[in-house]
Amino acid sequence: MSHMAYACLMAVDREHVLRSAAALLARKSTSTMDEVAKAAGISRATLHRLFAGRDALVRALEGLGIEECEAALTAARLGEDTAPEAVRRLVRELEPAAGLLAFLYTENQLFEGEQLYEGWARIDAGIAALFRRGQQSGEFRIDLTPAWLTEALYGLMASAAWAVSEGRAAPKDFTHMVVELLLGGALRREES
Amino acid sequence: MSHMAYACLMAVDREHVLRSAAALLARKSTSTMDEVAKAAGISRATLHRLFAGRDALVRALEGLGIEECEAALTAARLGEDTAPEAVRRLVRELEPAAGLLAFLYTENQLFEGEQLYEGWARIDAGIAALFRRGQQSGEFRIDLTPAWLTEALYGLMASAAWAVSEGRAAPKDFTHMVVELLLGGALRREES
DNA sequence: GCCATATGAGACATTCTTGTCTCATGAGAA
DNA sequence: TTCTCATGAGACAAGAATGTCTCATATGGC
Repeated sequence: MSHMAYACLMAVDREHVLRSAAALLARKSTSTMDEVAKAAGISRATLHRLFAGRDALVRALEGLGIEECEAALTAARLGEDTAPEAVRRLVRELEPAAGLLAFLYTENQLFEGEQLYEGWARIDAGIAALFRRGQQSGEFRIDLTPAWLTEALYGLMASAAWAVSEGRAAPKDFTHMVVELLLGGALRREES
Repeated sequence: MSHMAYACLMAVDREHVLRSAAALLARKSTSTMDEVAKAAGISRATLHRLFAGRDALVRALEGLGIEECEAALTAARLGEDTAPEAVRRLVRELEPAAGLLAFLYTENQLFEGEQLYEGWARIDAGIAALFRRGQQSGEFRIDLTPAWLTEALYGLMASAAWAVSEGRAAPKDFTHMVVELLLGGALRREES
């Protein structure tokens, strides 16, 4: 087996294991390394060969979350169209990563060692900039700070991901639930 | 020391310890029994005398959360006034318990043994009924289910509690942030 | 067929947390 | 003062999860 083939195989496996771990930990954040391994269909030994330890695994998951968020930000083209439309695209792009995001969002111990803090800061800044743009254009209200709107976006996505995984909501409604509540709120609009 | 005095002292201590534990676990949900004890200013031995074990402590916290929620539901008089006003009162009454709620909300393992499920079900039903009332009166939009609005209320309160405890938002803005986003959303209203 | 190597199975020590125990101490009641 | 009892300090064992190790196996390239 050549070096290239070896590297490629490893990358594929790491990716697959990471996805499985994300799906499992999103449901049960206290899952054991053994459970993570079984969920990925590999042995605990191999899991430890791929990730030095639990910390490394969580860190890798955080890295994956950052990657997916940045990809979503890019794909959503937050600078184009009206701000509400951009928010809708953002949520739609973020939806596949919602479970992972929910896990990372509640894993408050992540910020003890703040290596990857920059990554999240850039993402937060990008989302907050979108809300700020909407405020400056007069589309969004100005009595709620961009920071809080960003936080609320995370919180609603986590709640929606949780509701879907618990069967309390249909997966197809995810984007609608989050976007409509985040943008329009519960109040009925006057037909204008 | 008489039996009455004994019972009274114990009750007070349990309450205080429970509050401390709630405050600590809201910030770091993996805190050790030793850390919980130190945070409450007692020894681990006494903590174990008050609560049989970690499970019992978490169960007691869940019981406290249910109590506070029910008290808040009662105090908020959800059946009176307009639905939006009732929501505002509800959030205001719920605010002191927000940290505890955030902890319980993310402690998904609670529902493995579903002893206290009834308590939460009653609370959820009460809140959902409020949203349903608002929908029937035409104040709330009907394309978002009462169940999702309830879920979103929890999620936003958790996000806000988290943002406040991290210093990303001012405590005094808590109710405003939650209520305004939940009811009105990010979109600017047309002045009518 | 032969060899390299990634994998799985499992043993093992280590660490952390928990739960239980004992004992000395100090505060409060009689 | 004296007694009672809750408390704190600490030792101890049990259990779980982790990290590391070895070895047998099987898969894939030569």
